[in-house]
Amino acid sequence: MTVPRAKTLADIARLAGVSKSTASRALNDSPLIGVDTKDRIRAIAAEHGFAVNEPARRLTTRRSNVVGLVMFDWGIAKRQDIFMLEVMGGVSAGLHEEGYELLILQPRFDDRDWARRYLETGQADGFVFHLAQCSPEQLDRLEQEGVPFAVWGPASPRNAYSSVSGDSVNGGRIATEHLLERGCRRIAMIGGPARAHEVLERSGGYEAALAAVGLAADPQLVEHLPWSAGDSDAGEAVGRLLERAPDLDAIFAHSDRWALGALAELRERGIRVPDDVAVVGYDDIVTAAYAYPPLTTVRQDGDLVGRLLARTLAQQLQTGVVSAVTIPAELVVRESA
Amino acid sequence: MTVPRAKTLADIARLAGVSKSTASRALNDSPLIGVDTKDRIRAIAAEHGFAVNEPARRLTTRRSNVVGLVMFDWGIAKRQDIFMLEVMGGVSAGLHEEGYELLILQPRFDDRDWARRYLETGQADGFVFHLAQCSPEQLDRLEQEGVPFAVWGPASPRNAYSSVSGDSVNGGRIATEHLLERGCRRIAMIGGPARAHEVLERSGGYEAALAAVGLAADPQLVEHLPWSAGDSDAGEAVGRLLERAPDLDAIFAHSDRWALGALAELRERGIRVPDDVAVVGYDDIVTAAYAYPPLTTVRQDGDLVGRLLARTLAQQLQTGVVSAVTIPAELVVRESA
DNA sequence: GTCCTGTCTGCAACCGGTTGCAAAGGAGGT
DNA sequence: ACCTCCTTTGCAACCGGTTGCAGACAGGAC
Repeated sequence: MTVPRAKTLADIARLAGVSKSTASRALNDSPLIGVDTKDRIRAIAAEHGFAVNEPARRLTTRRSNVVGLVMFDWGIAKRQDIFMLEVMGGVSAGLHEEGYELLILQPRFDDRDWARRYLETGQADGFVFHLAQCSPEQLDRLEQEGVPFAVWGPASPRNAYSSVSGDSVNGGRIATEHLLERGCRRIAMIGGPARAHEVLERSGGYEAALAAVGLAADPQLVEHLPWSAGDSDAGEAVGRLLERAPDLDAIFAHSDRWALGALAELRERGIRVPDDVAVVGYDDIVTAAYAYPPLTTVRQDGDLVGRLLARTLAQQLQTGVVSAVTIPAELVVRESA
Repeated sequence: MTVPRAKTLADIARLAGVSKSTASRALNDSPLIGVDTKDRIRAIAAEHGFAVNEPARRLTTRRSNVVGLVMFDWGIAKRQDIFMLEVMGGVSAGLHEEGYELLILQPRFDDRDWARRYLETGQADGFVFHLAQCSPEQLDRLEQEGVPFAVWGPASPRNAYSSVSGDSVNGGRIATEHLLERGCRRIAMIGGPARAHEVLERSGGYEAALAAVGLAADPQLVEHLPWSAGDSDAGEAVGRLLERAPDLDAIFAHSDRWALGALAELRERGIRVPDDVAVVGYDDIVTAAYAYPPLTTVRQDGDLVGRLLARTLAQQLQTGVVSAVTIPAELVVRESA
């Protein structure tokens, strides 16, 4: 025969012969309750498999303990972005550790009010997303409304949100150093938008590595693309680079997709990789390992990113402290360079 | 000057000069309220940007309008399962259309009680997950407790849950037919666990296609692996097949990972694909398109799967009707076959 | 014995909605 | 004019927790 299940706090209180308030305080570990009473009540609650009713708790405390992971136009699935998937796993694990639940949001692109709505309706306390997926207007609005959130991407200049970012300076540096070590000397770069924060950093690392061996960066060897550019755009960029600098012997692409596009373009032109031109990508998306030849790339630990996002956001929600942390970049050497 | 924001239903009621109950009914489109009053109240609510407090609503209605997507040991991220990612996007979109929110759950592997807890604490009304990721014991328990859920996978024999499954018979058939059309006659199969439902269906399609051209299935040409097997296990399976049937001219693998493993093994043995041996996979994971050579495979529409899961679960929650639907399989021809 | 103090517990209000039931108001029938 | 009936509205209870405040009780100091 199984123990009858107590559904409400009142049931527990009755069983323990105390009042609702005492029961509530005992379960919430309030210092107002004596240890013995506390233990007794808890034992009873455990025995009867009691679990608090979340809506009721949320109604009174005015906190939901839920964080929304924002998918602007479900970019992660459309772009089949394995890295963000990994991040998501980390966010989920990290949030559960911190005692939060994870809600998936897909605001319609014309919805300017989603954050306020989720906050005011008590469905979420804060948000996490990929900064690159968020439009500048949206970002401004979130900052102005004082919405609490944490992003994967460059830190907030106004300190308005928490952030976890990759060490792009170092990422650019190690990619370039590796190519230099292979003996490459005319290293081209297919970079993201010239003024983007990460791009500046990666370029900085690239130039620093070149300078360290006495080489100057040659503007002829650099192409910039918008993040939205695809493989074929990268292929065209390779064409332009080869035209300007037929002697290039390596390409450092700021994204694996572009690196894959470059690989295809080079293959088409009969240029051997890595013998004639070595290629390094960035991100280590799954496809990288299965490319032909398998892609050497700069990898960041997505799971770690997610956990850090969870932790910093939890901290921000509880203490109001926003933080910016940076995670290391690591070179994964395969066969393309 | 901006309109002051009305936070609670009582505010709206006061502004409209009616009672809370009338306001509530108007916003919920109750037939008890006259159209004119209804319109007036709604206009006021819209003007003041009113949104109901979800915890309060959930507390009284005892429904959360939240569905939990269950990630057993976060399989999707670990296995970098792009297909499930796509499904997830579809689930999210579909649920939002149906008026539900999506919560991500990661029950600890030793947690036998997660479903009851989420239901009883009013955090979710039902669940969605990948059947293959769920242990048989867990499944039994869920069925017995009468938990409402929908899965991607074979239908419930006891009709205890809703399901969306792929048309595996047809999938097996079209893969085999394609190989036959290419002229292959000794078609090997690397299948999933011999007694799994989908595996039986795919094998059925495979045999039917062979029979249609007057060929009998040769047991020597068949290997079975557990779903947990990886690329290298598939490579070994290829070895065994080649030993038993050196004349095989095609391989139909029940998963793209295995097909990729086969590709690697064949390359290593100096066997050309598709000239010597053609290879067809199953699932069309992203990596398939980037493999060398790009993999011909059987694809299912993950987004559609997700939307159907959302729809059937919503229906089940609202009407109690469980349904089983099947989606078509489609051959994606690339270069490996 | 009285008073004070500090520890523990209970009362009751409140969070913001929903809903059963009673009643108000107007239309129509006789 | 009166009664009935139907449509529309309001009252008040309830959902299941949390928390400010008052009070009970025990122990120690005088």
